[in-house]
Amino acid sequence: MLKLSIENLLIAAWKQLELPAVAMEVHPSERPEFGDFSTNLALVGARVAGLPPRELAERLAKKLPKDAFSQLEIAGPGFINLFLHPSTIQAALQEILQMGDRFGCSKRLVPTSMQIEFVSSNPTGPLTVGHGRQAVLGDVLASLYEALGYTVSREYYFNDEGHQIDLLSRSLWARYRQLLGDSTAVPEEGYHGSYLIEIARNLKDQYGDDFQSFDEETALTFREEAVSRITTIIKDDLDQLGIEFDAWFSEGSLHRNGEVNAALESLRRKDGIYEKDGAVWLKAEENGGVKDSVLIRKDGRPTYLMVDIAYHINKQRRKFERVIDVQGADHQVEQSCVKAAMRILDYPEEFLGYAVHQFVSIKEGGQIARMSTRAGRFILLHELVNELGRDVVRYFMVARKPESHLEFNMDLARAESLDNPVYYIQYAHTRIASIFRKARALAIDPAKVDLSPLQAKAELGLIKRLDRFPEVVEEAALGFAPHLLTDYALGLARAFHAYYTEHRVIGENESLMTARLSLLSAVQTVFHRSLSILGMSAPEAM
RNA sequence: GCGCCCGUAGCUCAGUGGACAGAGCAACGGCCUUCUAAGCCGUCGGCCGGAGGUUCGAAUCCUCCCGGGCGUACCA
Repeated sequence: MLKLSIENLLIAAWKQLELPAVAMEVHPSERPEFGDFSTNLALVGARVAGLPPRELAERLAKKLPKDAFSQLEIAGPGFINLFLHPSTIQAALQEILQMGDRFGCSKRLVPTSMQIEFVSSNPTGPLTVGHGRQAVLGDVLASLYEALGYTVSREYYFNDEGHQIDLLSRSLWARYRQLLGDSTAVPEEGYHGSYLIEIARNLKDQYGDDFQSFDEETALTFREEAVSRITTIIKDDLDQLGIEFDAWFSEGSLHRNGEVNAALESLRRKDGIYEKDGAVWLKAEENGGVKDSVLIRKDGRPTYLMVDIAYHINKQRRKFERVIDVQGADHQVEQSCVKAAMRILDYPEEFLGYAVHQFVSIKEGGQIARMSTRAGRFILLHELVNELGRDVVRYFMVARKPESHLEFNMDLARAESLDNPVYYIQYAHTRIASIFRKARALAIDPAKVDLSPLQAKAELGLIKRLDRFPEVVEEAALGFAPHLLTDYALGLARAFHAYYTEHRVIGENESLMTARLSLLSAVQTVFHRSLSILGMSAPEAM
């Protein structure tokens, strides 16, 4: 990577001045007259050097190897603008060509074994567009870390027992009785969505009028039917988005295996709990949490938080070195409490990270729709995907930074469906594929081509853009910010389309043509990698 | 009240300490005998919510205020 090697040159020069280290930045120049890269090293280092920035820049410049840059300028308040030799940039392309599909791996991270938990919606209804954001966000984060070389397990945590599931069972039974002509009402707090009617119809067809009262046996039968049918629906919803989990983890198993009690004992041994008002509380506040919270209710039942802590202990026992939970912004208190528990248990601070995202609202006919699974008011994820397609939905779900509220404008999504960034990016890939179809007979080996004919500004610019890809992947992963990748892909598409219009490939003299084919091969690789991480298709033709 | 997030072009949003603030869409004007026009080129459009402060330098950091969202459960 060009940036890395420039940083190293600057650090080496800085060391020769025998000054304490400072945090500097090297970034691609925003304007051509500022060269290829710029650094603020002389600006941030002026204080420790006790020199005016421009004078420090002069001294630094003398310490840099003479042949490293074609030109070096000190500009403005003390920026050092660096101009690269075309051969340096061409060498970066050579490196990309040699990496091929492995391009994007991190050079400075030490990849480990990681788990990403997301969606984790209880099996009480189909996924809504709100879950969709989390589903895509989690899946793309996982792919980003995989691209960096991590081993990632995608996990879905679900609860198939307890109060909400009882309500679900009772709601289903009410729908069943309604089909048989009764006026049994769905509980006020129950689940009102129409999907339960479908499931009830099946039960009616299978059992007729066998379940007349909601006794224990009925409750169990209806619960199992509801959970298994809805779990299938959820898996189908995810499948439609191209998301597959490595593990489905049952909350109930934590109770059955005694892990909840064991977790409580671990906290007790670390002096992390106390009793008050007949309940057991977590000492969250003194461990960085928002506020102390109940772990064991006065009736002896553990709270969701208690079980959640047990779950995280379980994750740690499974030897994941790093765990990321993708969650909505409404779990802030819960998150801080779990983190507090991790501190009490002396887990490393970086063990658990929360990727928090804000909510999705749907704007349709000028109206903003708020969603509630229980009330049966929501737009279903699969409706959205049916209408717009997997690629479009996935793109829009991660194209915003997670901490921004996502307004999904249905009217706009439909109207723009033929003119949106998704096709713009895919079309770039298609155009390259088309050139390669025409050039197939030439059968070049991109890794052995002489790249020196690549001298045009647009070509060197494209290479510099490609060269940034690993850095973008790394930033997007570490910052839980997949939108950096959609932004990058869009920018690369723009640069490519402009290049495509201005320059030709087929028909140029052989050395130029093969050099350009090599460049396009690298561009195609990066589009392919980007789209693959985003879980979008890279069409050969459109 | 308190905590977290958001407020940037007509709309949806990037940019979170650096040199004249960016993109997509919308609007307007050009470009198809040559590798796919789902494209390209150009124009229009902004006191970066407001007021103070820190800094050589602030959309970015700090304080206060205004507006919107989400929390603030012995719910999950």
